[in-house]
Amino acid sequence: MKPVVVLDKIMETAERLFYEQGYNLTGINQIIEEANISKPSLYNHFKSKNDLLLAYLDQSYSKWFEDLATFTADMTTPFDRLIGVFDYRISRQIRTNYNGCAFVKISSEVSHKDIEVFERTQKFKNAIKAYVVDLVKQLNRPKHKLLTDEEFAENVFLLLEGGLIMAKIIKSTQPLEDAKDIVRKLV
Amino acid sequence: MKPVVVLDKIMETAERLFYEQGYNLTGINQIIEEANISKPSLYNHFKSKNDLLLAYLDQSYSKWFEDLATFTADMTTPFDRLIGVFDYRISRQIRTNYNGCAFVKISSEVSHKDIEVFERTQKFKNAIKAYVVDLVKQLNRPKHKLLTDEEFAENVFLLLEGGLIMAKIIKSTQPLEDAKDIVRKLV
DNA sequence: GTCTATAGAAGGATAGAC
DNA sequence: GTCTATCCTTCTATAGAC
Repeated sequence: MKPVVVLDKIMETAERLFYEQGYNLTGINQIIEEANISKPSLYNHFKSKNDLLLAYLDQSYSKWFEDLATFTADMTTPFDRLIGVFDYRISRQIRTNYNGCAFVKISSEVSHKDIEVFERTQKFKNAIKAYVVDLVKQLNRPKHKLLTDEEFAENVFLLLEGGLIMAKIIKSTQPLEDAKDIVRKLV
Repeated sequence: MKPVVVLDKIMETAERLFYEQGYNLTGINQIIEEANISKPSLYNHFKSKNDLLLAYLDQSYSKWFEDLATFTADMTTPFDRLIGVFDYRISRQIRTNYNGCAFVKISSEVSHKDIEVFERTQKFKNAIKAYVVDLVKQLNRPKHKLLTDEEFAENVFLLLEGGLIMAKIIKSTQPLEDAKDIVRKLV
């Protein structure tokens, strides 16, 4: 069981440091020190620092949707679940002291030619958008609205992304709260 | 005149490399090499790499609004100028191969405790939002609309930010084009 | 104010013992 | 599979000559 524990310690520490400090500002030396393991132990599980980064992103993807499911478990109507995504992000930003989206952060840290990172970021954002599109369909909005379902869903999604970025920048939930109010009025 | 030329070479090279490669992935050595100057020359103008970063951000702020003014010089109505901001961002993203916002990039690269960087990012985003708010006021929108002027302006601004982030991630102008269509329908 | 040369620290990654 | 010890590169920054 010890190898599993070592791997868990690596992943826990890498997740925390990569997200809080950033990928490039986190050295291998700090990871092994805070995880209380040796350097060759890390390279036994991951062939490079970049390999560890990809594992971190894959884990972040899974945990994000798992935590969303837990957060919105009590919400029954499509509308409540749509607003729930905003509240989910608000709760996360408060907890992480407005550190923003892990995938956006990494995408700003690596070369734009790093295809593996961008594919994972695209997959993550596409999944969030698909989640929003699906909820909007279930809303059964009247046909006479200014925006079609597709346009409304796109607006909601971009409010989620723009609101998150601005929450990080001004260190406040206000942009996400404003976004939520706009969604309530436009639905 | 030679000192000025040296300073210009530093700023040009730093701007290009910081934006294209990222701040942390750009070393002092690469900057002086591509600027064709020596290391002490750089440290004569800037006391540290972080000092150069702040000068880069201040220059980016000025140039962004100067270029916006040029880009929208022919646009007369408030509505055209509002849509013009989207087209301005679209043109910039095409030109930079979808590298996103320079301030958002840097904010993801430095510690969240780097107050000087975050203050400049806040100032930049606040100025864009103020620009949008001002244009929306000039629109003279009917009072019976779903969204107040304040809410509509916030929606437009968050569409600009969300659209830009997504344009960078999926390497396409589509999110910004979609955002523009939504603005046209909601105005 | 610009240069050559170098200091001193930290980066990622590996050899070889156990 | 984990460890100690070490390799080589790159990093930011500076000393001292001109």
